Amino acid sequence: MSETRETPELWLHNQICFAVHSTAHAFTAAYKPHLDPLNLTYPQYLVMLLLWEKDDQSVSELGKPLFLDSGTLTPLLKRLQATGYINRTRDHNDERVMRITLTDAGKTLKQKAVCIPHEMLETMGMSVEQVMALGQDVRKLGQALRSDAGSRS
Amino acid sequence: MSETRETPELWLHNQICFAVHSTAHAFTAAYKPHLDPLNLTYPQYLVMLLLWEKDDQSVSELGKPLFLDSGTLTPLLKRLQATGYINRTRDHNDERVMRITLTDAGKTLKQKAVCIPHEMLETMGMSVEQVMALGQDVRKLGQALRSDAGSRS
DNA sequence: ATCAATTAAATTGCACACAATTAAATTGAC
DNA sequence: GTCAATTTAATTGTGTGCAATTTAATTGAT
Repeated sequence: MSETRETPELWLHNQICFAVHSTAHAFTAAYKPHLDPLNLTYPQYLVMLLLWEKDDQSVSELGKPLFLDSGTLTPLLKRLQATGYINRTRDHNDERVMRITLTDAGKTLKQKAVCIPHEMLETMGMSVEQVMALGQDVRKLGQALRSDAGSRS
Repeated sequence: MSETRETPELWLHNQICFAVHSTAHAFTAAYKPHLDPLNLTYPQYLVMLLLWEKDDQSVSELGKPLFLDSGTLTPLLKRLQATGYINRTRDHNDERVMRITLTDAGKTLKQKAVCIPHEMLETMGMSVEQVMALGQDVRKLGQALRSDAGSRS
């Protein structure tokens, strides 16, 4: 009685959104065996990537490229601090901002992490060119979704 | 000192994984204005899609295509029940399985939901063909990630 | 028929993610 | 200089998502 044969646009597996959603989770699961030995979750790994690119950033500087706010980052950063990879200290010039810096352990960790992207590439079973092209398309889609949301104000 | 110029493979924005991850969140945010009026979250919407395709499914039947287990689904389904869209009743033949069925309100809701995919397509700013092609590539990537995880046992 | 696997959900504990509110510091208009 | 906006994090509350354990029901080997 509640058939969907007449509304194929509602089929779960037709929806690109679900493809992106479930592939994101598959990525997190695929990263897990690589990140567990480093005592990092995937979101924590993303923060570490940013700090390895540029040490000493504020919470909002880290949040901007990740599209995350302090509600998510504050507890995550406290866990990274507890693990011993980062320091959290107030900026002396502006006591509002929290400066995030790498500890020695956090800097050393980078050496163990450099091989992960290559290992993940093998897991994906794609060439570098294919990955770059697909990544570009997915990024463009993400930008379209975010810019449209902004146009609604 | 902690420069990453020599390790571009660690740049956040080179990583397809982050593109997929952040686009998934952008999707959830873009769906929100469409789903709020229906009193649904995005994961709840996915469950409703499955039930609109085929009413009367067990928790594990719903979980298989979504890659979710009872740990996630049980509380989610209880919320859908509290909202009044589904019934949760034990199977009479096998008291272990919980049968999920649509209420009248849940069936009626489908009419309000059919327009969402089309509205989202406009938000994405892509043709149907482009969306289908990209969806196919992303799905294939997700399958590769999951099958490799399975080969590790 | 009985009891050890097996199966299906539920539960518990931890870690995001986001909206909304709060708190503290800074800036700026006057 | 003072006080109202603004800015930066932190906090609170809700909702996933997943691993690991628990509970209850069923199956199967004997």
